[in-house]
Amino acid sequence: MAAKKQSRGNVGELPGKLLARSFFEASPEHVSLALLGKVLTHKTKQRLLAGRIVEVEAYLGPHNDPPDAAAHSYRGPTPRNQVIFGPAGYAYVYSIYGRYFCANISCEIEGQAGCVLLRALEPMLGLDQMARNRGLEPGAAAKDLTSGPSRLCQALGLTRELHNGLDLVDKKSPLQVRDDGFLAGRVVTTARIGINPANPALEWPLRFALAGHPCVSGPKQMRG
DNA sequence: CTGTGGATTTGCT
DNA sequence: GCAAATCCACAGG
Repeated sequence: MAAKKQSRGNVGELPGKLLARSFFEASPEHVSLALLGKVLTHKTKQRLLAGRIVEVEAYLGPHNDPPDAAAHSYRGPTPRNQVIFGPAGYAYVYSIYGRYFCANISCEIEGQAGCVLLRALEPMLGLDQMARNRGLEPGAAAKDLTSGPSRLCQALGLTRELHNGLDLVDKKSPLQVRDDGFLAGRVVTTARIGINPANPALEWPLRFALAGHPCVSGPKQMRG
């Protein structure tokens, strides 16, 4: 075993195993819970960036009763949100407030909308690059890198132009969701963050996070 | 064609 | 705690 060229920041091995599309062919709530503890990987030419999913939110399609007025799919398919209405396991990345991006994963089956918003990760691989992407010093705190839906996009370098519509369960995809065997512990369920106060879905319990995890965003966790 | 507001983050008070 | 930053999808005329 002649030492193979040893990885020098080599982009070789992705952690764990790729998820199957069937993993995402379920309700957004179900997929949200199942996603906690899974690993989001972004493989670029130079670097492998990875983080464990520690906080998500479910957004329901308009076929639900009552419909989810907080979801982008609420008013039916548009050029922007068409990915949500497509098959499961695809990335829906959109821009917000002109400066930021948010990343989602489509659920359910083709023709039926539903998605999961990724709200926070625990950085695992490529922390130095994440800090650079965020404009922070190397060694920045984990929670400053990927705690928040737009922060994690910035840390991983995700944009609408490059990543919207990518198939996350294709083994050739630069962006994947993988299972490294981590078992999620206690899960905290709360209302979703940033919902318009006038929205009837304001208090729906569709936000899920690993209890007590330091990288979870938003209000302090309730004692569960 | 134009007006409006958003699944946010940051910096200043 | 609050408001600025700053783009574009979408709805209405």
